[in-house]
Amino acid sequence: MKRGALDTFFKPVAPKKPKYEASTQQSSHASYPFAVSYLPEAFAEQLQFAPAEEGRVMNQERDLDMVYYQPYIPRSIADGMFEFLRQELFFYRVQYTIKRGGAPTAINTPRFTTVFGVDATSRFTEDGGLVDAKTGKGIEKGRYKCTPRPIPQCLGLLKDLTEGATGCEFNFCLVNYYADGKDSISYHSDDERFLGELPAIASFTLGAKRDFLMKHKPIPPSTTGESVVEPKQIKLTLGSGDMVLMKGETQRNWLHSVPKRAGEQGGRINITYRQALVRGGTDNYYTYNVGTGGAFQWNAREKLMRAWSADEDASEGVTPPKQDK
DNA sequence: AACCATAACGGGG
DNA sequence: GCCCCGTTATGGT
Repeated sequence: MKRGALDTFFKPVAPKKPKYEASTQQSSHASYPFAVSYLPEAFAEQLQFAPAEEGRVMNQERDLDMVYYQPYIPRSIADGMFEFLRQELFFYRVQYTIKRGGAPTAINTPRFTTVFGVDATSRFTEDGGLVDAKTGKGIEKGRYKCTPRPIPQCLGLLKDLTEGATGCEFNFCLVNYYADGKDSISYHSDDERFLGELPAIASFTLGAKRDFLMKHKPIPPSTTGESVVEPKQIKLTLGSGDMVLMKGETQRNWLHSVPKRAGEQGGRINITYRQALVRGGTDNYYTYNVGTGGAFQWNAREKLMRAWSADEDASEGVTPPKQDK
């Protein structure tokens, strides 16, 4: 056998080049299960070129008012940002019960979620405290049933840039992780009262492409007896770095979904920025995007989301102390 | 907003 | 052009 072959066999595999250069700074808060790294500087630099493409106005159908950026985040960094966020954020698999045909039914939300932000009646101070938006004084305990979480630097940077480019204002960031084609979200509108009448929502895709379906809500029969033309269903295949800005009448009149898909699909992260106007929005979002269960974190070795435990986190990369007899 | 049963679709042979 | 069957769409709960 050749000498080189043995060397190849025994030499430990070269450590994989990291997909991103981790920052030394972190966003911390008492409400976080663990600190979240700042966005790597290389990504932050490239984000200054966003939007990478001019937005395409989509208003060809009735009540449709959106802009499609293909992409918004430069393709050169979109997959890297996907890897970064999947690794550095904590996620939840929310469970709750609904009444189905009178009987309580368990719902396991078919995706991982996490949420940051607080509605417009409050704001975070520099040190992470919550104060009333008007008076600047500490909020009464009891204003929220949940514990609102400030938006970490890595997601706040993209929020600020998007606000600047679109002229919209956001105070919430929802993140969804679709692990594979079985993870999905069924048809719904983001038309909750606490978002106001004509909400603007910026929705980013990172990682695997997924179909994004839109259909008009049922149109009530016209009182004059004229026939109405149903708007066409729309299918967008959202790729890594793409962004759709939904605004105006869109949420009031259209439903959207990311349906289950057969076959092998990689993971996809969806980030949405939106503005909640009143307190009810804050508790609602934390109920359905954080829930009451524990956090999950991406395990790169096993390639899956794993239940996070404070103990294991503390001993990460550290040899456990020997026990004396 | 999800599950599930069932219908409709559509590419391969 | 038709059948097969996996995938996708739809409607009731």
